[in-house]
Amino acid sequence: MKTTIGFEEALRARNLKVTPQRMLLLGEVSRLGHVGIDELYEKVKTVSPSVSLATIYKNVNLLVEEGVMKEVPIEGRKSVYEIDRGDHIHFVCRTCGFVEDFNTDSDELCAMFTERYGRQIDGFGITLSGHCSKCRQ
Amino acid sequence: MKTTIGFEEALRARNLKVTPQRMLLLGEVSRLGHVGIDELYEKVKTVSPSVSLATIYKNVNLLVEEGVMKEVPIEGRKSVYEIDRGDHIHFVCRTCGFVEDFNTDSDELCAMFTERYGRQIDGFGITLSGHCSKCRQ
DNA sequence: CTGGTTGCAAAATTTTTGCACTGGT
DNA sequence: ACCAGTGCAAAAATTTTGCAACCAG
Repeated sequence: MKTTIGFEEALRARNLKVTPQRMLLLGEVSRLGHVGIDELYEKVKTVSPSVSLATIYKNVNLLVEEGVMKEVPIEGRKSVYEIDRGDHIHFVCRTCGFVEDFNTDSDELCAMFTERYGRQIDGFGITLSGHCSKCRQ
Repeated sequence: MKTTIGFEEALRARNLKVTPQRMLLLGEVSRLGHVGIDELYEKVKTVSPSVSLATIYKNVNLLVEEGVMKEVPIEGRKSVYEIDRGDHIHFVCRTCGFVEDFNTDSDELCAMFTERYGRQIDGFGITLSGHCSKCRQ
């Protein structure tokens, strides 16, 4: 589990200032796992009501560009965001939209796809779908 | 290659009327392969300038719901749309965003993922990334 | 101090909607 | 002739931007 200290380091390493808004935002994304802009804004506001939506947008865009967070685009829904911890793919529940991480080995998968399609593959986004335990029954 | 007749049948099979706007829209999506809303609107307008953006939106949403077209969400870009021909995954050029189809066997891949992760997988979205021939050099 | 960051409000962009009219069946 | 589909304009929703004040380093 990534700690709050880890985020401070990540910010400093990129010459970004460690502000309360950023730490709160990163903490919520980390805690929730995957979260859309609206939900993130709501959660952040419950802790610190003065934080503005503009700050959420500015920071999400910035942190995605800087590689601290990652956008997870989903068919038929709005994108959600996560802390970039690398090497995993996503499982989305067809019914409720809940997103889970599945561990994977990126290099292995890239190699597999590169061989299978005869083209150099250096990245991928994989979103599997099915039903989560709650919606399965 | 899918013909214009194929689209008429697809529409009639769903009790949707065969209008010039729809045929033009489907024709452009088919011809271009993968296209965003804006580009689609521009292309359609060059052929038939009276078509409205609202009609583009209404039809794209409708045709995606009806399974005639498919949304292809892409990290860091806006979604593009394609004719739903099933059984393929996407390759997106990191540099120019060009989207290519790679043929695949959906059932085989679902089975592979189901086994690998121990969860029933009944669909997936896979977007590989690398560089297209033009941007590679 | 000082430049990056924030909050607010306004602006820009994107998407949806209401409604009268048109046109496919 | 009926009603889905269209175009237009307005509205709603989403995202970006400008700027003065603020605060982390």
